[in-house]
Amino acid sequence: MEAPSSQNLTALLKLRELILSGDVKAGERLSELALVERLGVSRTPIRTAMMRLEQEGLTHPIPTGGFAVSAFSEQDIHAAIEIRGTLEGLAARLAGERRLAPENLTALKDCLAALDELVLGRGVTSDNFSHYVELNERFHQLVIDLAGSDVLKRQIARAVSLPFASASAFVNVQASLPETRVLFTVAQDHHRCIARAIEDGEGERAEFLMREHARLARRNLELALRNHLTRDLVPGSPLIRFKTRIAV
Amino acid sequence: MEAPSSQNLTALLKLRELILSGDVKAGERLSELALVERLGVSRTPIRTAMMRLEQEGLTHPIPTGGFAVSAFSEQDIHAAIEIRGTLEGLAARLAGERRLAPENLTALKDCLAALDELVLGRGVTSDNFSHYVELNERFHQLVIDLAGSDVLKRQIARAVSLPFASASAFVNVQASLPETRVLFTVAQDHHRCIARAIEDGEGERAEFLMREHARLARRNLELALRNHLTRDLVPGSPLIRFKTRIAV
DNA sequence: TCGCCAAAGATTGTATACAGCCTGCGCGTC
DNA sequence: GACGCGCAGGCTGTATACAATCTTTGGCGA
Repeated sequence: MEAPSSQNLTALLKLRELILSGDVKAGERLSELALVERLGVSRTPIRTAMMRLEQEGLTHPIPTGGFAVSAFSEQDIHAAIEIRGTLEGLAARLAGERRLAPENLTALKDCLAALDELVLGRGVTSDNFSHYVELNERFHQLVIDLAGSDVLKRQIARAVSLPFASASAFVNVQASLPETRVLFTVAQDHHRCIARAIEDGEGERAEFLMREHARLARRNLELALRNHLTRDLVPGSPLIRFKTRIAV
Repeated sequence: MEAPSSQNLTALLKLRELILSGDVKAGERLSELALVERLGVSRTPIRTAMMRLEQEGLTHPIPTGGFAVSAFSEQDIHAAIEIRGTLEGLAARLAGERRLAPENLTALKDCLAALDELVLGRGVTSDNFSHYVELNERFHQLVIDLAGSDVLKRQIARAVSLPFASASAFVNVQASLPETRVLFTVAQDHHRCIARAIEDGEGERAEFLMREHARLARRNLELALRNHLTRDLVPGSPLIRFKTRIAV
């Protein structure tokens, strides 16, 4: 890890990594003094990082003061995916309703073409995997940008800050399981139709497609959790409490 | 203002008030040292408050360090309203899809009945105005709770933290302008149909209605901004930059 | 033996000191 | 007269000291 420019950033990155890796367990209280030793920065940046992570949803304040690591159920992840689909769907609709000039769509079309070349060519392999993730993220970001609203952009940024909510959260699962590899083709067709709908001013169609597109993540999630070997591929899996306990 | 329990809360409430009242102008940099005198607390709680308000969207970090007060366009407010409608629509749909037991709906029905009595009776006047706001907020909150997802609840809480995004943001406008007073009746019919749709498991209908319900706020907003006398009724109006400058 | 109370330890909330950086003003030189 | 450099002032980032509160443990009494 390269040394970040500020102590604030150091604390944020290290603490987030500590939580996502499961080094501190879900539900555990975060002691400021203990973290001073582990992170190598003073309490002030640590407090800042805790508040930032509260914003991301990874931590939550506890009544007696301080913060604890949050835990998530499978239902929580479903909700997070549905929220992303809904908000990105709104972005797609707004983009479609703006009747954008052709020159505003070139970046989206270029991105689409690059994805086409990758998916329809050799398919997604371990070689070009990270490239696919990059292009996929860019496509989603371009749609959000085309909506032309910073308020919406911020809201979506918050929604996808949960590790299992981002557009590429389950792409690794998708690439690992044979039964889901076909979803790359389906997802790419979604991309194609969404771009076309935005171009043609079909806002509602773009919205519907983007929602359905997000639900691919849900299918990946369910398959991944059903198989104990692929559970660990789910981002932030240490934060997920599986239903092993007896119902109360 | 009663003395809050902690300095953190004092700073948050006072700073928010300072911004919403327009005491510090939109775009202005927030100097920590200057606020120490004005708020009567030390820099630490002030920094905390600035970060909290960044989360709410009222402030934003600036490249050279520190925070500045954010400004909003009319389009930003449109987006904020649309986001609320979309997310509350999602909540209404999820509530409808859960096939809730009758006893889970009694609170919603009670709230609906109370609203009916108020709106269909004497109508909303300056006497019962705050009571209407309270009931309206409660209705929306109950729908959100019925969705049964804390993740969604948090997301909506963030979306409505902007002063002009909450469900009751434009109720005062609605009560002031004669041409919009009829909207109380329309809004209440929305409430009625949404509750019915949730009860009957018509998730999609509930979602559509909730979206349309939020768009009443947009109509109120446009009327309020068109009339210089009612502009000040818009919550957070000091943060709104009107299009008086020449287009760049 | 169990329960309650008290004291000590630890932990967070708050204030403030210190250092590094950016900004702006003034002076000098071209 | 204008442009550039340097110094000073103030600002935020960071660390840490102090105080108040909560928790826990140990001892005493019923």
